[in-house]
Amino acid sequence: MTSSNETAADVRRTLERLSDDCDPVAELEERRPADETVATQETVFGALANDHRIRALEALRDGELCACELQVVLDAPQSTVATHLRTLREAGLVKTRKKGKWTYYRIADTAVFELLDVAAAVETPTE
Amino acid sequence: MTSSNETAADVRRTLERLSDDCDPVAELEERRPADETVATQETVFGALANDHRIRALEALRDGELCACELQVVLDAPQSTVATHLRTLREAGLVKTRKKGKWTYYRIADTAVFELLDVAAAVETPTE
DNA sequence: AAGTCATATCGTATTTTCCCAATATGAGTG
DNA sequence: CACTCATATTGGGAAAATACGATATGACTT
Repeated sequence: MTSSNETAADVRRTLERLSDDCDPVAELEERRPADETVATQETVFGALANDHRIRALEALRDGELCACELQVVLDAPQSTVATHLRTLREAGLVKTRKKGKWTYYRIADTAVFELLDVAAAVETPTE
Repeated sequence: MTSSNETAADVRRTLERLSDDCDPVAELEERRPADETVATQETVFGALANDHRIRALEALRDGELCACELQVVLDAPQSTVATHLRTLREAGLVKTRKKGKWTYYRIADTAVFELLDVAAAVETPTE
């Protein structure tokens, strides 16, 4: 039997036993971000982590479009597109404006462009 | 029977019928990004769209850590942590260095910090 | 008020991701 | 070379995300 799947708490105890001088675990704990911040980041990245939603945002670079137009861009059924747009809105990435029967979508924050551009420039390993 | 779930191709035909002057659908098609770019973005955002992986990256802000230390930070079983770290590496967000039995992880590109910071600043709707 | 149109939501089947015990690998050590 | 230690991979069940037809909503039109 190995100890390969010990919990983090076990590892922590081991590290504490082995440390001679100051406590290295305390340092690691300092590196932990606030839960609320992580939740926001997770929501935002989750909303961005989809083919259709990325394409929708890219289409909105030049200005607002109604759901009907986005349906053409994404080339997907109406209910599918509507669901994706809701995800984007709930993440705070797009805002909507209603005019009669139409709902116009626009980018909520230029931060979205920054996120899209920076991600596009990341060098993903070729494998 | 309504036409509510018509395909994008149907919508396109409707739009084409209704357009008097120049073709608006052609404009929409111009807004489409390259498949390869979208794939990269999707991979990067997918890797970022997880609680544990965000925390791992935040912990690496101050410098490299070995997998064992990241296990303490994430407070999760060894195999779980190893899997998350692989996801980050395959997305090009972290790089590794081996020294004896240890594997040290570090941020691959400062773009990662930019992504984390910009995402953290997005105003997610309170609901 | 009946009909049509644009959009939103619901229900559910399918797909993907996540978790983690078990196991494998591979480097150091006695 | 047997053993330990750090890490990686695998397998498969649980949980979450996605797709999309059916249906609901709400605005305009006649």
